[in-house]
Amino acid sequence: MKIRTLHPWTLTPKDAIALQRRLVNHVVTENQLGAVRFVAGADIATYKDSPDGYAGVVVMSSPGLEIVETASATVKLTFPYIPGLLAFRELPVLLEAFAKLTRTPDLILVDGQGLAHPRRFGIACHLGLLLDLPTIGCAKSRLFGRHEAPPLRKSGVAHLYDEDDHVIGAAVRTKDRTNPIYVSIGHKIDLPTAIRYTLACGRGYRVPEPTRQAHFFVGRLRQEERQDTNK
DNA sequence: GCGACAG
DNA sequence: ATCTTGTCGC
Repeated sequence: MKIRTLHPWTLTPKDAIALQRRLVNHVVTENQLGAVRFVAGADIATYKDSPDGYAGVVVMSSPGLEIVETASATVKLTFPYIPGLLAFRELPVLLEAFAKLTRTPDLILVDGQGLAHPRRFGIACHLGLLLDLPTIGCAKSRLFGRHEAPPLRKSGVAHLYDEDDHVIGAAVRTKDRTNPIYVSIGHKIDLPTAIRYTLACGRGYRVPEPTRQAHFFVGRLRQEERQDTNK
């Protein structure tokens, strides 16, 4: 699929924050999700003492959740991990992987926050904007916002609120007695729909299947690429 | 100044 | 995220 570069990636943290404040105004929070035939999951893997980043995208059928396509890319990561600026570290590689896809996903689950972000512009919003596709932020831990403990049962939900008591996402229990995952709007979707699809993409594990498969995929990729380095 | 802090 | 073995619980 074709990717459009709307801005440079070589920025200082200060400029990156300024860019987020500008781009956040373009995020669409109304639901524009149509029929979902293909759901994608994306993730990256790294080595502790290497600048290499291994990105992977896994496209699955919906609602069957069978893998129909994968794409990957390897690149030197330049931007460090800074809470709130994850997109500037991961998106450059992730976009290269997306560019190689044959199919255009109808929905993308991103490993990280969407609206539940200090500037309401997490990596899920950023990716959605650049690809102009519906995205959902599905993080394994909290970055921003407060919430009560969601009911312990599967599908238990507790809204996430910002300092002004505005709902910015939800802590969702995807499995009985396991820690919740943090779901928030990325782009072109609303929260109820985002929660519904996150649960629909579940296969009995805490992490939704597209993201889970993407995680396995980049793990294998990392292992294989390392062999090439040693040759 | 102190604590929090996606991956 | 990554580095790592065993281990407690459903």
